[in-house]
Amino acid sequence: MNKTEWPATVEALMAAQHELAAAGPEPWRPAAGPLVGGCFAAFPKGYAGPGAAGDPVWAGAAVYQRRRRVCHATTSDTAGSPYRPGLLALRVGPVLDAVVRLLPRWPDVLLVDATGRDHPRRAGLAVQLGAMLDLPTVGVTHRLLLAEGEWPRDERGATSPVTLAGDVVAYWLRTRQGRRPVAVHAGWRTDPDVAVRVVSACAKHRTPTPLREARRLARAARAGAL
DNA sequence: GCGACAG
DNA sequence: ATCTTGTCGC
Repeated sequence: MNKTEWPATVEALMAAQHELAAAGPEPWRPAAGPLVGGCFAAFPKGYAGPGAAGDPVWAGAAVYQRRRRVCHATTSDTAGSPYRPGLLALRVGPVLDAVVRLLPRWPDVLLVDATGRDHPRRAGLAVQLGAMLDLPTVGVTHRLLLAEGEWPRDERGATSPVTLAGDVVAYWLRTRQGRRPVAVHAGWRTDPDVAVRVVSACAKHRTPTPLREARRLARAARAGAL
C-alpha cells in the first residue's frame, strides 16, 4: 500500500493527505549523534506571488553529523503547480523527494521547509515527504499555516506551544536571541518535543544548519555554480 | 464580498 | 518562495 508516485491533482493530493493523517507510523527517537538532513527548493530571483505550473525550481539537500557536513546533493525540475496554501506538495514535493534520493548517505531525520500537522488535513508537506521517503521528518517554518501560539521570551532555547484545535502540533523555538523564533513542527514519525530536540541540536544560526546549507546549495545550483 | 494563507 | 534598507555584531 506504500505510495511511490506523488499525487499530481488536487483531488489525489487531498485524498493522500487524508490517508496520511490517519496513518500511525512507529514513533522515532533520536539516538546519539544522529545524521540530520535538510532539503530546500529555490525559485528564480524576482519571482513573486503563487507562480505557476512549469516554473523552474532548483533543490538542494545536505546531511550533517554533529558539526560536520557528511554529504550533499542538488537537482532541478519544473514545478507541478502554482503555490496554494495546503497544497504545497503539488509544487515542490517531487523535486524535494528527488534531491534527497540523490544523497549518497541518507539521514536519520530530515528537516523540511514546511509544516507538518499544522495543516487543514493534518498532513503538511513535512509529513508527506517523510512518508514518501520512509524517513522521519521535522518541519521548520517562519510562519504558521492554521495553528496558533504566542512567541516565547527572547532567550536562546525558549519555546512556546503552537496548537491546532487543542492539540500541540508544533513549538515556536527561539534559536537565536534577538531574532524571530522559528516554528518547529511534528512531522513523519516525530512529535513536537522530538522536533524541538532535533532542531535545537543543530541551530547555530536562526535557521538550523542542514536546512541553511540545503538553501545555500539550491541557490548555488540556481546561479549555475553547481 | 473581503482578507488570510507553509513555500 | 523572492525582493528590500539599514543596522548590529563577529
